[in-house]
Amino acid sequence: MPKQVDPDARRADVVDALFRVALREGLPRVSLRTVAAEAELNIGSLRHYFASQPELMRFAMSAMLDRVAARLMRRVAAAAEAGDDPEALRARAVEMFGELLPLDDARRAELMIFLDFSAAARTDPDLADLARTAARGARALVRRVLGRLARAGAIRSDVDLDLETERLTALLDGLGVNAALHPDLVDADTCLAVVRTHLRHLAPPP
Amino acid sequence: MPKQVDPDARRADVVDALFRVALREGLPRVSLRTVAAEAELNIGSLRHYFASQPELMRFAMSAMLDRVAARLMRRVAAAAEAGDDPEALRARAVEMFGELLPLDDARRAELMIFLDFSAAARTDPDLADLARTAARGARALVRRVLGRLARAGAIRSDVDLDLETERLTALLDGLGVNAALHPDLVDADTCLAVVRTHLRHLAPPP
DNA sequence: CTTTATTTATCACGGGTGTGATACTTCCCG
DNA sequence: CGGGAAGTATCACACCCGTGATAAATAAAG
Repeated sequence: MPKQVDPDARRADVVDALFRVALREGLPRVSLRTVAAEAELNIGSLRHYFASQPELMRFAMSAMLDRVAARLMRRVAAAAEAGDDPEALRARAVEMFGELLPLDDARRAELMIFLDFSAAARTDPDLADLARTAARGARALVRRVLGRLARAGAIRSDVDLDLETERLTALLDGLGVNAALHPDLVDADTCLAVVRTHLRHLAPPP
Repeated sequence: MPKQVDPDARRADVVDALFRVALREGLPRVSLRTVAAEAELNIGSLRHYFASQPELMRFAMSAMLDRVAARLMRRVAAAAEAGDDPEALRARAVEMFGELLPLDDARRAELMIFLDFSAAARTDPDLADLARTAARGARALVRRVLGRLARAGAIRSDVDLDLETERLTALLDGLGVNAALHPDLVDADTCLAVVRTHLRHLAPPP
């Protein structure tokens, strides 16, 4: 009985259109009408896939976090095959954290949208739990990487890993925000240099 | 001929009302009407002090940055009287950076509003230069404090001060955003502990 | 008191928003 | 072929927005 349309693909298209509008004009300018126009869809069609505007917003934020998580999981899988050489492990860690930094236009766009949604989630109860889960997830990842580095002897043994998790998480968040919002002040190379320097400072003395 | 009203005080009241609305409901909910209602003013009165909505927004963001800058300048003046003892200097530095962290409700509110305006400035040309100036100012301050610490021998001599400026700036920004948005994950004591740990890691070996 | 400029207060307009309701079209299945 | 679900397309409504225009109230100055 149904028409031959893949609803999931449609929803993904709509979310992509929403991201383009949010990136270009900011999240406050995102509305059913602007997104429908960007997706070259009729508002009625859009509303057939998203019952309400809050539902669309939540779906979009969730989709964005899922994409980041998927990228990170791929890196985690790749890093699992790495050995225990401290130097190689540190390089893997830099690659991992690089997924959270605006090293190219795609990640820069993602970070800007993440920033907009984070700000919106502060006052939008529908998005609060997503922001909280994302924050906890970032900490868990950083903690996991630091733990692995510590076990391989790539980190001094006299540091508090919980505190270092907080410090590195803050560093990555701040670096991402700064480099995304002010690419003329912080470029991609500087981002990587900062992360490498941080990990080197955590290394045990020779 | 005029009525006895201090225009500057009125503008400050309006800006305070705007901050309250932005803090409670988010910057997108800020409008001439909501701010006027919060300030218990008529829209006509509000428009007598701010010709347009963009002008109000810019004035408010500028006022917020000025307040932070004034607080920091007070700390700078106080720190100028400090001696050259590395330990005391580090304590002064922590106090200084603490002004940028959500250590109490007032600073937490300020940080949330700063975050909202930063996000808005990304797509609002009227606010872009303010955000840029703020970012450069933060770097300049961090650089200045690090320079003073280095001259007093409170920092290892084998570090790149420019890179360390970027690293510490990112750390402070990220810590501020994280603690402001997720106070249940990062409390005030953790903030200070992170900053102290960072400065200690920069100290020269005994 | 009259003048005059500041301040306060309303109104109306065009435009954007989310949403409920309602048709119309398309196309698979029985 | 006909029934009916899935998808597309419009309308209308109430609400909020910024702003231009205009009027009324206030109080100091002449």
